[in-house]
Amino acid sequence: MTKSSTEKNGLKKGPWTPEEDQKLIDYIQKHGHGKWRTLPKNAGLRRCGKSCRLRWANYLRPDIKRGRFSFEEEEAIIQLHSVLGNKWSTIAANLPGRTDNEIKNYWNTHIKKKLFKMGIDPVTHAPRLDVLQLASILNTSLFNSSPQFNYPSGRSVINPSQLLSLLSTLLSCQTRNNVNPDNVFNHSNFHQNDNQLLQNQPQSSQMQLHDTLQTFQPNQVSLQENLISKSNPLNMELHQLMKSKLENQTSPIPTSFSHQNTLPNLWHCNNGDNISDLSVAQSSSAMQCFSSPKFNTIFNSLLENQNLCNNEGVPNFNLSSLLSSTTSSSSPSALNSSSSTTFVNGTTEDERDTYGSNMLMYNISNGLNDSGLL
DNA sequence: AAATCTCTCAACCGCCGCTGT
DNA sequence: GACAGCGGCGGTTGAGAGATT
Repeated sequence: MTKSSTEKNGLKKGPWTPEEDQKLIDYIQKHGHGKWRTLPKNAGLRRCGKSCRLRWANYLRPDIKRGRFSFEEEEAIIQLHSVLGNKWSTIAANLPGRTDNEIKNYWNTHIKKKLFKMGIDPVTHAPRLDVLQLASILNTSLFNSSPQFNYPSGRSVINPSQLLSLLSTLLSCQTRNNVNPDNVFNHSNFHQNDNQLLQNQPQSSQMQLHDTLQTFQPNQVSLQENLISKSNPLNMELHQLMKSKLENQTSPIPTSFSHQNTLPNLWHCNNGDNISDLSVAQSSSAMQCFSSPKFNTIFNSLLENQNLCNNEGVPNFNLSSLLSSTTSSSSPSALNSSSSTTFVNGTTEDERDTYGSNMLMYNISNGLNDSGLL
């Protein structure tokens, strides 16, 4: 590194040395940090005040917590970000020992990618447009022709968020899988082009969906178990249902649910304060829907649809055609592909990666409320 | 073992808002 | 009200560590 790149106006730039750190610590311990502008001169440092302030605030402060973010911290960051946006300093104020810079870095390098892969727009915390679109089409395709599942008003009893519950599982499984995340979400590309990526949903979303479906492996489903059971007993029932589908077992169709259980947030159709009768009815009906042969057909088609790109690697996945083909035929062999599924145990470290579906539930319901879909 | 690639995070930059004059 | 100085914030960069080929 040349002198000109490290020094400007006689002020040093770049990484701090241990000696500089010690000078700064000694000075602040003695005099406090009143005037950052005059501090470096008084402390014998050839740094600008700004640099000193940042070094102290982000690294030398005695109350800084080091090490990996905990599950609770991650959860808090996502929750706070969904409310506050990129107000890193405000978020940091709610996380003792963590700096805004640290949180910002962690968000950009970990959480943002994770949310995106799960089908959540990390900027708005709403479901990504492509996922909503799929849910909507699935919903229409599944239930518009089934009057018994419709309310008198004509509204389908299974709403997009319920279908998203299924999709979130698919997406979460995908993130746990052996797929190279960079296929979906190349780090450097995302880093530089994430805004563009998010703005160009129709193009990128097809790729996302393509990758998700192409790389999904049913034997990852049980990885959800810990999370789902922790999240909610009712979710566990749904999970078991999906699992048994994949094992080609006869799914026990629940006739009723223990309504004393808290319903998943995802299925809250109101503001979340009270669980309406409608919500309860929807939840039970949704379980019936997931057990329907029609659902089986579509679900397995999604899993089986492996050839979604043409020779040039351009996705040719077309939701409408997929659904029209799946709803018009109900091949019994659809289930066979997963009949030999073996389930693996949840892992240790990577369990962290599954928590997101909790967040998905929380945020999707909000997002759908916001978008007027619920 | 070396070269290359990927990822992380400390540090910088520029802008903004607040405060004092 | 206009201006200057300062601190704080969020976006971005790039060095270096680690992973992969």
